[in-house]
This record gives sequence, C-alpha cells and structure tokens, in this order.
Amino acid sequence: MNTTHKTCTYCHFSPFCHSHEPIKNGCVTDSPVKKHHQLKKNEMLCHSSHKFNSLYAIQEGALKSYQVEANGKELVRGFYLAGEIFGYEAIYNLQHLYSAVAITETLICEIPYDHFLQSLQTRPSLQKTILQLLSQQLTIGSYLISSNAEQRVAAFLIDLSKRLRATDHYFLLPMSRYDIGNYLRLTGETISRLFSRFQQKGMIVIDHKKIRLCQLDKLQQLAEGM
Amino acid sequence: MNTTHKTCTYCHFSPFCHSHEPIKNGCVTDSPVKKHHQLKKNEMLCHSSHKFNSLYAIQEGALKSYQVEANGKELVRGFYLAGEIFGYEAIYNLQHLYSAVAITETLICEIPYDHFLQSLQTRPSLQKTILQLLSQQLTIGSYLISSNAEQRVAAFLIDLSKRLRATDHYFLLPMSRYDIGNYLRLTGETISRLFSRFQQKGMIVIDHKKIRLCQLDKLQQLAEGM
DNA sequence: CGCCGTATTGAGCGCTCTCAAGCTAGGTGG
DNA sequence: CCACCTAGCTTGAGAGCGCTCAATACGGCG
Repeated sequence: MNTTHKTCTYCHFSPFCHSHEPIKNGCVTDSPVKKHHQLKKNEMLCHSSHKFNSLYAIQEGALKSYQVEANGKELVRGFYLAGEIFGYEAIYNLQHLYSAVAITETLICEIPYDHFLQSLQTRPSLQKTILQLLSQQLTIGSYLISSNAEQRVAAFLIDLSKRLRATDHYFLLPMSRYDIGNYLRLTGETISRLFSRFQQKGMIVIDHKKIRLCQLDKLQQLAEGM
Repeated sequence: MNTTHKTCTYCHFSPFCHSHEPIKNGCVTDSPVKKHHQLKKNEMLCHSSHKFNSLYAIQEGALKSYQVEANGKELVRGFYLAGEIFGYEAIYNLQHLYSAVAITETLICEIPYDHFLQSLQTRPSLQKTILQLLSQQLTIGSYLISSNAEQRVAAFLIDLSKRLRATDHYFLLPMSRYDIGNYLRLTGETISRLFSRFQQKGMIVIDHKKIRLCQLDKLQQLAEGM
C-alpha cells in the first residue's frame, strides 16, 4: 500500500504517503492509508450524520456530496474528482454534514483521521501542507456566488476542465445535467439550454458527456460577467 | 499584550494566546499577536491581491470581505464578527483573495502567519484546534445554497443571531440591507421587502438596525424550506 | 435647517423555473 | 438482429420570483 501508484501523481495527499523526509522519532511510519474502496456508480461512500472517522482520497472517478433538506429535496454540495479529498468538513464536530455517492466507477483511499493526525505529529513539515489544502478548500466553488446562470455555468466548465487536468480542454462530464444544475442552483433544463446556447455561439462543442471548451477567453469573459 | 481581555472570551484564537500547556522546548512563548488595529467604519483592513502576512482576529465590531468583479461590481464574500478570524483563505497561495473593510468601528488583533506557525510547532495540541477551526470555516454560509430569498434571509438572521451571541435574539444589524443582499445574492430592496414581510407575519420586529427574532421556530421552518 | 446616505415601497420586466412532450443512446430480452 | 424499455437529455410555453428603475421617506450629522 505504500508504493507510488500512477493515480497518486496528482493526489493532494501524496505528501502524506510518500514523504522522503527523515522520520522524527526514529520509527518507520507506514502509509496512513488504511484501505481501498471500489465503488460502482450510485454506490454510497458515507451517509450524512455518520460519525466521522476517515478522510477519503479519490484515486479515480468522482463523488458528489449532498444533503437532504427538511422538505426532502436533495442539495448537491460539491463534486470530488481524482486527486481530491472528501471529508474535511466533518472535522469540525466529528460528524459528516453531507452524504457522498460515486457518480462514476470510483477508486478511493481511506485515511483514518487518527492516522492522519499521527502523520502530522511525526512530520511537522506536513502542517503547512494541510493548512494550504484546507485553505484551498475555502476557495472552491467561489463562482457559486455569480449572479446569473451563464456566469455560473461558464465558470463551472472552466473549473471542471482544470480540476480534471483536461488536455486541450476536452473531457468527459462525470455528472448529469441535473446534478450540475442542482449544484449551481439552477435546473437541469437550464443547464441543457445553456450548453446549447454556448455551442451555438461556438464556445463549446458538446455531445452527451463529451465536451470541448473551444474559446476559453470568451467563456472566461462570460464567467467574469463581461 | 498577553493579558486576557474581556473581548478574548469568545475569540477563536484564544487557545493560541492563553494556553496553560507547558511549553515544549523550555522557552517562554509570548502571545502571537503582533499588534492591534482600530478601524473606523469603512476603513480598509487589507486589499485583495496584497501579499498575505497575517491572520486577523476581530475583537470588537465587524468586517465584510468582498471582491470586485471584472465588470466592476462588488461581491460581498462574508462577514466577520467579534471572535472570528479573517485571512484563512489567503493561506492557500499566500495572497489575499478578498478585500476587507470595517463595517462598524472595529478592534482587531493581527497575528503574523509565521508567529502562528511557530505556535503550532511548539504546541502540537493546537493542531487539532486549528484543523477544527478551518473545518468550521467550510461550513459557514451553508445557507447560501438555499433556493429562494425567504429561505436565505431567514437562515441569515438565525446565523447572525447565533454568531453575535444575541440575548433573546435581539441584536443590532452591523451591515446595511444592500450588503446583506449582495452577500445573499439578492438586492437591498428585496431584503427590505422581506424584512417587512417577516415583520407583518410576526416573526421579527425590526426598527432600522435594531432587530428581534420573535418566532425562531417559524423562521427555522422557513429557512429549511418547509 | 438642509444635506446625504440608507431604507421603504411600487410598477413593470426579464430570467429562470415548472410542467410537459418528444428525442436519443444504451441496455435487455425475445 | 431487432423491438422495446428506460434514463437522461432537449426543447417549448407559460408562470412567478426577484430585479431594475424610480419616487419618497427617514435619520444622523454638519
């Protein structure tokens, strides 16, 4: 479990798994990863209100996190892509706020929180790393604040392309139109309409899950409300 | 600067300033606070794109943070009340993302980031504290996701009452209707209208800045979309 | 007292939603 | 191999929420 996998290359947690820094008190630390999970599409990783035990690093695939409102409506809170970490929000009061399900076939590393804390204790240089990672979380989805639908959708596509490390801005949408809409506080229908409109204007080419961002500058301008 | 002020009682950072835990390597650490700032209303604390050096603990008063879109529009990103910390979001790439200005007369403690990191190194028990604080940040403003205006405004009022530790849910609104609207992705006019509507329904009593939440259960139901 | 920033309230408009119908791709079973 | 089925997507029509613009009121402060 301590070998470097190809999927670890961009994992936010690789500093925790593959440090070459000398160990503080002489003992050999093994990887903080306890076990791996393979989830099929729509399989649940964890349910909100479950006790928090572990952080989860997505190796391959994608998760969505969501909560269910008192009126029964599902609210998508975020997407977690390969390399990203789910579970930070549960540290606060040791309880998950959101449920998480796989939206594609997904591989996951489970890192028990106490292993994680031990790593921090024995390798103090990881402190800065984790502060940065948590700070970065605060900036995610900052475009949700944008006022109109075009802005939010354009910003979402640009963000997704970056986070998936798409080559030539070509990638596969891991999630449905309805999940995108739910996340951006729009409807699936509105997402559909805007994809069509963006395509008409030549800014994207979209065919079901396959999408290419053609005019990043135009999309960027749209995202910035210009 | 190392004495416990009355204003420190609820400060998130008091564990960093007033720890009674034995110091690790024998030397006496003094408070991580470098200096204090007194800001008048509308005075700027820091400008976005400024290099990140310090975290700021609000002792008294309130800040708003905001960014300015490419089209010149101001976007309010958050409010910071007595006891809360501004600056976490800048740790990620050592640069402030948002500007911050005082919205009332405000007292602030400046904690240089390197002092802060030193505290973490010398007093490892603070690690858990800071992880919790950052995790908590991830949960703030979670009601921004709510679909309609009534939900967001109701949730905002409840949140504000808690964070101000209001007695009997009576408190003074530190910010203008327009800032509230901007933060909730509504307009100042809509905030005004909803305040009036909530008052008509008997859920709040409002007189300019003075507000009392009368029927918390009803507000809560509204906030939860029921 | 007069000024100015802030708040209230109204009228009309437009963006996004709701509801609904039709379409497409992929999977299943005969 | 093809008919069928289903989930997800597209597109349209109409409705409603929240916005824009504007007029007026209010309050603090010189």
